[in-house]
Amino acid sequence: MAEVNIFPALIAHCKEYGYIFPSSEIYDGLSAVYDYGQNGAQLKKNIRDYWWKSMTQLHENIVGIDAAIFMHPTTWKASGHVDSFNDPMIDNKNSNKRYRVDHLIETFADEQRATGNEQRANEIIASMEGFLATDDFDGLKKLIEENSIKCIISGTCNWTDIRQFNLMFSTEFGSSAAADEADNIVYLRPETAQGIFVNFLNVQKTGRMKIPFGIAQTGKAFRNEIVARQFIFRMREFEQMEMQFFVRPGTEDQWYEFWKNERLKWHESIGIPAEKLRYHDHIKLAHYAKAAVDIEFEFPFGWKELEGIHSRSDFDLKQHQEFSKKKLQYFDNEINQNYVPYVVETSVGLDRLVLTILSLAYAEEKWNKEDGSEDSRVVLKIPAMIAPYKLAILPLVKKEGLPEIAKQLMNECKQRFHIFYEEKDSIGKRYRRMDAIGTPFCVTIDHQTKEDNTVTIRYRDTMTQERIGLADVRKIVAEKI
RNA sequence: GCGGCAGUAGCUCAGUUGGCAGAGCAUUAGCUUCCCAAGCUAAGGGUCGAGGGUUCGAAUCCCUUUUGCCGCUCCA
Repeated sequence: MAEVNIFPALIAHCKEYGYIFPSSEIYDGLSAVYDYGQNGAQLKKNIRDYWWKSMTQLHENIVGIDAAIFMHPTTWKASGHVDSFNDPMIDNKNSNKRYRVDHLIETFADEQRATGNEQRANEIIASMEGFLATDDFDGLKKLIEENSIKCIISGTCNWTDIRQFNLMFSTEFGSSAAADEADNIVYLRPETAQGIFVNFLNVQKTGRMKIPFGIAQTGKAFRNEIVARQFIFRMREFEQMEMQFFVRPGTEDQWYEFWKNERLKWHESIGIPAEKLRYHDHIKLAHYAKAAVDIEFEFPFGWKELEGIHSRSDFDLKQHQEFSKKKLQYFDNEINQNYVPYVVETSVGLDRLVLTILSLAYAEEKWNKEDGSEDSRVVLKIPAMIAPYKLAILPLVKKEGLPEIAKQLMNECKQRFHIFYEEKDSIGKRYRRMDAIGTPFCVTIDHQTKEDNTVTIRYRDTMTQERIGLADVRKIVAEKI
């Protein structure tokens, strides 16, 4: 791998050309939060639209919804998010190993038992449970220190303070004074999936949906990551594009395989080369999963998850059924049975997809000009289908009637696609600017246009140009996107 | 979270022993006319990441903090 890592250059390029900025940068930014600029927002929207269309418009048994970010707090008890991720943790400063506090103390108590100190072990466990019940972290730490509980790896008692890592952001709901009461706490959703599960019945009934069917959704989710890094790869606020596919129990494996294939093909259809994609099966499964696979992409910093496909069984609907006391079932006429459907989930990170497209598109090119001198450019070879601007219209000079023709062409085309108009600076300089933001086509109006109504179209990826009719511009560009 | 490195104009950077904050490119306005950037003229742009300290005086020395990158660690 002698390849130079282009990642830092890509990050700088994204900022310089209006793709991605650090959030609230004038105040020094906010860790792992980013804003999309004028070009990034358009690229992201184009990818989202393409996904939405592929999922809903092209599948008659999949519909799309848009659930709220706020959800009833019980949602997260049912989903397992509240209980599973509230454990107090402690780090050993020498080994940097992190432990769940209760596991650490229990292990120590077991050792005591093994050496005959039954009574001491019981005392320790009793005090631990007391502290845990009251969230007394100081007491827990004191307990660890008093018993000289050591890290297995480093063998030291050099511990950090005890911290609770809750991956969910919480906030107060409503404006009442009793903001600290547990009843008023709501979470920003850590995943969009639950918004689909809680609407399962609403959609199935109002849409008269027949199994198998899917519900798709795009939207923001929030996770208070302990370490969030690698540019927009892992952010605290991010956007998911998810589809939950509800199937008859017993058919989940075949649908899991179906969506596994389908989603890989989709990534290839958006312009990701097959050799940059691979499956990665989960060995350690999440609490809800029956089977899980990641579609990974080879980012500049290595193979990382782009999309997850999970066979979630009936876990989620059953949980919500239990907590809500509402039947979340489906009557299947074909087999005359009532059941809780099984779920196959496809969940892709939109921001990761943006990063994927940008890291594939970014290229620094060098070549020799005819006179032998060196020339270079930085280009974003974003697939035309999702590029922020499709076409630049450039009058060769800004007088002699050329801008007028150019503006007329722009008016003809702007209903159809996003156009960049520019009359300043030399034509070469304008081509370079369009390369840098990834505009796939440039049309130049010159003096010949006035004589024979033809223009030059210049292609971003090859830098070649050809002469086409002024009247054909709209049709030709539309065909290529 | 731990460790290493870094932050000066939009970008790339210079800034001597602690002594008036600079250059090139970019931007804006004009000129030039040129189908693959870097011709001419002028202008705008800075709390030197932030806060505190030492000092007659701090971009420069000290402390704290924040943000980013890299390596560990974590990631239902």
